[in-house]
Amino acid sequence: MPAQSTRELIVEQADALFYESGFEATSFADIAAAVGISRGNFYHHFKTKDDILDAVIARRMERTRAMLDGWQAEGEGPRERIQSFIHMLIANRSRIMDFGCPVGTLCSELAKLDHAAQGRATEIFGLFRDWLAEQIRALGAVDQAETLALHLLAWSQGVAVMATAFKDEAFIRNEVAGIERWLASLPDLSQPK
Amino acid sequence: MPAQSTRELIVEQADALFYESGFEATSFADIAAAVGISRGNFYHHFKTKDDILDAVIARRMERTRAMLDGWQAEGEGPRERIQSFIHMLIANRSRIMDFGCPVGTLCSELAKLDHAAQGRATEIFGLFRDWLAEQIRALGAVDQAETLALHLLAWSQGVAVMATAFKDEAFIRNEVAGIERWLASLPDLSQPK
DNA sequence: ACAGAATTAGGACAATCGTCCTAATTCTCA
DNA sequence: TGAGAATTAGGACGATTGTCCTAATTCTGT
Repeated sequence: MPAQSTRELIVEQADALFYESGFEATSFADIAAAVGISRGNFYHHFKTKDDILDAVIARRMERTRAMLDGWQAEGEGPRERIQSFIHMLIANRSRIMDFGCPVGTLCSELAKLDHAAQGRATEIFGLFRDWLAEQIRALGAVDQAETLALHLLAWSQGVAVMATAFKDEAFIRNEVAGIERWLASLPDLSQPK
Repeated sequence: MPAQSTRELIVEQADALFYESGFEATSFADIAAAVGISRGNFYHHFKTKDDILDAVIARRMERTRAMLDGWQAEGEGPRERIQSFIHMLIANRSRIMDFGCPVGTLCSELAKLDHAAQGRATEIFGLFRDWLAEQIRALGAVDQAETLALHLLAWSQGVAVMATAFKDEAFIRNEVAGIERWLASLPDLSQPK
């Protein structure tokens, strides 16, 4: 297999550090130490810190797309696919309690920094919104699809924020159960084959 | 009326800056410029930046307590009091779309910084949780009070995060309408006088 | 009015920030 | 194998960071 390029290593480590420490609090020196290269070497791969941020956001976009495509290809129905989305809260509960949601916390930080990449970060949310809306549309709720998708997204974000604040795993499980009941209560209006 | 002390001015401006730019991204110089004093003068009032953060959190605790007490004293029922809480999302929608929720974003940032004040910041959420639980208990839902309070808190946090990301006022109004329907659906099991 | 306390301004301090340059090394491929 | 490109390490750069000191000023109470 081909070895990971230095550039990919930088983006990978920066991604993790931006998530765990925040964009502003992560320095070039931190990333260099994580990758194991010298600080000066950075400039050859990325001109500015904002360039790294752009690459990190692009990476997250790609990986999010791949994840959503994966769920799409598993062959089950829209209800099961939405379940995959909800289950992220359980699967990633430990890191969520430590660092929150990677997307939500990045968007919030960039908003405060009034950063130019804010819109690009929000596009990751856009991927989830559109994918969820597609699943809900497949359930037959065509006109409400986007509204319900945003609602589900907001709910999961709220769970992430509160889980980070209170470090309460039982709360996460409680809310996930609530989301699942909500999902089950959505009527399937789609035409049977 | 007594003039505001320099110390109070510092805390007030730091509070606003921490909200609008984040704790990490706000420097002593920023606060000094906002207050209109010299940088060196800071040391007389606060030894470290963390001391300012502590004072800001204490200020937010006080003001939150005062706000909740105010709602409590307005003499209406628990349902109307919870309405006051929900209405914050509408009243502060402009600043929420710009900077998110002051409590949620601070807790998330401090979690990433692994900051010692994290627990103190979470206590502000605790004030809301306990107050909301008290209102829900007054509706007669005694055993579910804390769970429902956390759910409502999480819901509002989710709305704040998504509103900041998408800058969508219609979304806020939609979700607030949803929260109000949810509130209306809570049965009043309390004993009539 | 005056001594002592409180408050202030200005700047020094080492450390770190993001950025950028240069020279050495490694890689690529004709 | 050897020329040219790609990549690297190391450090310089000015600006800014949080922290801290000192000397001047303002305030306070008698």
